[in-house]
Amino acid sequence: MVGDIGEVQARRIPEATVLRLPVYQRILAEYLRSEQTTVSSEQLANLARVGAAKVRKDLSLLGSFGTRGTGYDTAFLMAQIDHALGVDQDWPVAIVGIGNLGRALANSEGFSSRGFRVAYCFDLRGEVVGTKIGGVTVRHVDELAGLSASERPSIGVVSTPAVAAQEVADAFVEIGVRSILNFAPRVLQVPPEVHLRYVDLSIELQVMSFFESRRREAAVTARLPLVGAVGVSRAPEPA
Amino acid sequence: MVGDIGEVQARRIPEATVLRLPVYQRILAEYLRSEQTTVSSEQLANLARVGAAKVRKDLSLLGSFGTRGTGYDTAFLMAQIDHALGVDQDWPVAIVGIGNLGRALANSEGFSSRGFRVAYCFDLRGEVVGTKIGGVTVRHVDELAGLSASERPSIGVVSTPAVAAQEVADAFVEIGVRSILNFAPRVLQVPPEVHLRYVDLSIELQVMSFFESRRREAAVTARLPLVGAVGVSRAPEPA
DNA sequence: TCATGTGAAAACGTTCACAGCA
DNA sequence: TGCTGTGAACGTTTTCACATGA
Repeated sequence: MVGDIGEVQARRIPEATVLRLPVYQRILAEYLRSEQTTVSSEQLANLARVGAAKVRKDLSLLGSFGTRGTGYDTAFLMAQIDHALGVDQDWPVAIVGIGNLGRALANSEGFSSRGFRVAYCFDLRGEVVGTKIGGVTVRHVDELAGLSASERPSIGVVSTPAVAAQEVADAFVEIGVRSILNFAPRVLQVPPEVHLRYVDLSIELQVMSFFESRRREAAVTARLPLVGAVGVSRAPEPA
Repeated sequence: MVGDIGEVQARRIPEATVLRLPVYQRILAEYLRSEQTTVSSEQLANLARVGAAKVRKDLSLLGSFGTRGTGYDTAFLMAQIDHALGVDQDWPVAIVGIGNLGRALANSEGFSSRGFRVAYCFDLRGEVVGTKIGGVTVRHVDELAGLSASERPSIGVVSTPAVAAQEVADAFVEIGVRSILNFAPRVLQVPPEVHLRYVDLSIELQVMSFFESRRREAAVTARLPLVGAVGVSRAPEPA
C-alpha cells in the first residue's frame, strides 16, 4: 500500500539513523570501488560496527530497496541514501578562518566527491586574503556581511580561533545562514532556528577519555576476584 | 543480582550523557572566565541547547553537586565532570599524518587546556620528519611500530590521506592502542575491542544536508496551503 | 522562595524473531 | 535457500511534575 508512484514517501527518519547514513554511504563507496555490485545488510553491519538488524531497519526507513535472498544493489542504494540525505542537491558552503584547519577543510575529500561546493573562503589576515585555495579566492571577512540573499551559502563553517568564533557566527546569522558547523572550541549562541553542530578534537578526546577510563576501571575490578582479597566475587569477563 | 559490594559511585552513565558532558564543560569554562562562581541548570541548558531537566538529570548521575535554590558551583562542577570523564588522568596521544589537518590538531586548544598530551607526531615525508611542532619532533611513521608497551599512546589520531588510513590503524592496533580517532574519510577495520570514532567534514556536511533539506521540504509544505495556486507568493523573509 | 534531585510516565530507539519473497 | 522487511518485545533516554532542602 505504500507502493505509490510519484508520491513521496515521507516516512520519518530518526536522527540516530541520519547519523549512521553517511557511514553506510562511505562503505558503499568502498564496495563500489571494488566493483562489488551487491551488498548485504551483514556486510554493511560489519564495517559500520552495528547490528545487521539495525542496518536493515535504517535502510527500510528510506524505502524497500533490497532484494530478498540477494541484498542491496550497491550503486542504487548509494543513490537512494544520497537522495534521502539531500546530498543530490546543491549546497554552497562558506568557510571562515583559513588557518591550517580551514585549509584542510577546503581541500578535503569531503567536497570533491559529493554535492558540496566551497563557494566562499574568508579570512582577515593580509597575507591570506587574495590567495587562492582550490580555485576559490580568499576574501576579507568583512565582505561576508555584504553577501546578498541570492549569494547566501547554505552552510557556514567556522574554523577560526576560538575568540573570533562568536563574531563569525553572528555574521552568518545576520545574512540568513541557518546551518552552522563550528570547528572552533567555543560555545556559540545563535537563535533557536539555526542548526548548529560542534566538531572538534577537544570534545572527541574527552569522549574517548571517558571510554578509556571506564575500560581501566573494568580491568581493575575484573582483576580483583583473582586476588581473592577483601571481598567481591566477580565472574571473570569473558573477553 | 548485580549484587555489587563495591560501595563508591558506580552509577552507570549513559552514553547520551557522556556526549553532552564536554559541552557543559565548555560552557562552564566560559562562565569561569567571566568569574561567575555559580551557574544554574537553566543557564547551562540555554547555552547547550537542551532542556533544563536534561541537564539536571545528566549532572545528578555524577552525584548531587548542586545547591537547591542556588545552582552549581562553577569550578567545582567542572572538576567533577573532568573526573567523571577521566580527563584528570594522563592521556598521551599520537598523531599520524602531519598535513594541514594534523598540524591544526597538534596545535589545537583541545590539548592546551586539559589532561591531553601530544606525545608523538608521525609522518613519512622527508620535509616534515624531523621538524618540530609544538615542542614535539615529528618522527618517521615507521617508528610507530617500534613503540614499546610503556611508550604506548592511549589514543591514536589518524589524520593522513584516506589511502593511508587503514595502514596506520593497523599499526596502532598492532602496538596495543585501543582508542582511535579517525579524521580520514575512510572506513577502518579494527578488532571489536578497539574504540573507534569518525570525525570528518564529509560526514558532518551530509548530516547538515539532511536537516537543511528537511527544512526546505517543511517550508514548501507549510507554504502550500497559504498559496492556494500554482505560483509562489513568498512572504518577505523576516530577517 | 527558588532551583535541585528524582521517581514515574512517555517517547524513542534497538533487538528479536520470523513471515515473505526472489 | 538466503536475505530482506517488519511487527512486537525490550531497553534506553527524555520529559514531566513535584517533593526536597538551602
